[in-house]
Amino acid sequence: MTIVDNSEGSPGSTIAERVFDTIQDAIVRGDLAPGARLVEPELAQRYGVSRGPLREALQRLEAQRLVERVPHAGARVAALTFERLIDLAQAREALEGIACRLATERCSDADLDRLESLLEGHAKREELREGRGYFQREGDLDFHFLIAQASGNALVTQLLCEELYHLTRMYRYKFSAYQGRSRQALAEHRAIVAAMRERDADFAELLMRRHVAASRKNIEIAHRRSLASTVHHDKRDKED
Amino acid sequence: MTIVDNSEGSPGSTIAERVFDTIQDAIVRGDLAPGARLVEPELAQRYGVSRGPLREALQRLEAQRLVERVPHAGARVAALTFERLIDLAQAREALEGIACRLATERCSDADLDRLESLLEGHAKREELREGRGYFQREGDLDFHFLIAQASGNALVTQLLCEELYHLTRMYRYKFSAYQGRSRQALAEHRAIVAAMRERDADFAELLMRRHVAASRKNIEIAHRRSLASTVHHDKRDKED
DNA sequence: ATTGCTCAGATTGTCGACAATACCAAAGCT
DNA sequence: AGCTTTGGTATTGTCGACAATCTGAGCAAT
Repeated sequence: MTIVDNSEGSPGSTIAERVFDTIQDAIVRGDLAPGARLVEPELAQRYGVSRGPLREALQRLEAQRLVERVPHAGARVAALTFERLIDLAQAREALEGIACRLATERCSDADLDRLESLLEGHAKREELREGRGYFQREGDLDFHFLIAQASGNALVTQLLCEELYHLTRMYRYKFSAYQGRSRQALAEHRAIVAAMRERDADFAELLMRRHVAASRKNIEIAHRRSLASTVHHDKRDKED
Repeated sequence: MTIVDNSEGSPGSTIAERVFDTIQDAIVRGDLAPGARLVEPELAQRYGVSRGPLREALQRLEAQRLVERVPHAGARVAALTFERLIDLAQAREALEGIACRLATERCSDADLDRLESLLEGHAKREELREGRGYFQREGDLDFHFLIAQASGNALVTQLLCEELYHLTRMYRYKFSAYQGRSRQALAEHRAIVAAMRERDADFAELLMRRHVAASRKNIEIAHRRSLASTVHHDKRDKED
């Protein structure tokens, strides 16, 4: 009986907000599996709330693309597909590119210091973990979304940090196998900050786009390999 | 007593969808003024629905950024500010740029034919109206969002066509004074399609970005001019 | 005169019950 | 046997009432 408790972690002033945070976390962590059916009375009981706030939470999750709803048919946790992952990467490429450009033009020197110290921390932990990359697990996202916030563009920030952030995290959890370029990524991050230091907005945007694109291509290659190994792979569209 | 009628215009199967469409239109057209308070019982009565579906509609409008809600304080029609308009233009620059790139790589020749015939129509109407630009009023958006749909990227399409589209329309209605480059815009549209014809994705993206950026700069210049004329302009933050 | 408090009114958030719809299984027909 | 139909059941959509919260006017105290 996992009652949604207010004891820290969900500072929302309304029940709908708290259950939204709770379910969001459950989805991202895989506690609620992709494709799983979300039955309102069941969830309402599980989290100890009424159907009203629960529906509001589901609707917000739909806006975040973590949940898919069809009228009169119900809601499911968003399915994770390769195509969608690529779509997400392409959208991020564009948005993070412009964010990086704007941040380069507008952010303070203090912001740049913060970015560099963040990368220092990453580098240290990277040395410890040796090779087997730790840091793209979560820390990597800190870098990207710090830049988004430095862009000074509230819309771009919201799109990246509120709408696409958790979706990205969700894919990270599931497709973690795809990732083995932590050292490379760190180098790219450093190059980006260097360009920002020089206030070269064009170059900073270019580097950020190439960085995100490289990550995407890495995924594409890994996916092609996995396709080649399982020549005929049965589709399992049903959930159970 | 403007009951939300189902007689065409709102094919949604649920009341929440219909009242969502209705209010969305009212906001975009300026029928509900920017900044106006949205009181739930009042709106519910006006549109002849209960507060339940109405709240759902408001929540969706919030996701579209047409409405701002704060807990326990209520909802208002989003305020139109110059800063937000610039933010929107920058986000569109990035997203439409990538959409144009992807469309160039992936769309069929038939899609290109469709784009060209759309521009033909624009050109004809442009000749008729002579100078005083008609077509950026609504037709211009058709071009942009046709390209978004041709991108083959569902996420980018959704971001542009569902989340930012109506916001863009809303600003068009209000800030229409800013626009006087219809002929120029048509020429830029043609150049974009030409680049797509040649399947030059890099160039197509570049042209699209410059096109959106030019529109943004046009707005910025007009805004600066209007600032200069009214040297001291009292802020009116209150609604009444 | 201004500041802070109290209390009423209005508005939003939440709940439980009812209505409408869709899904599924069993029966009937070709 | 396979397909269509039909009913029951489960689930979603909608409603009206109640509770929690905020806002503003009026009054009191400094």
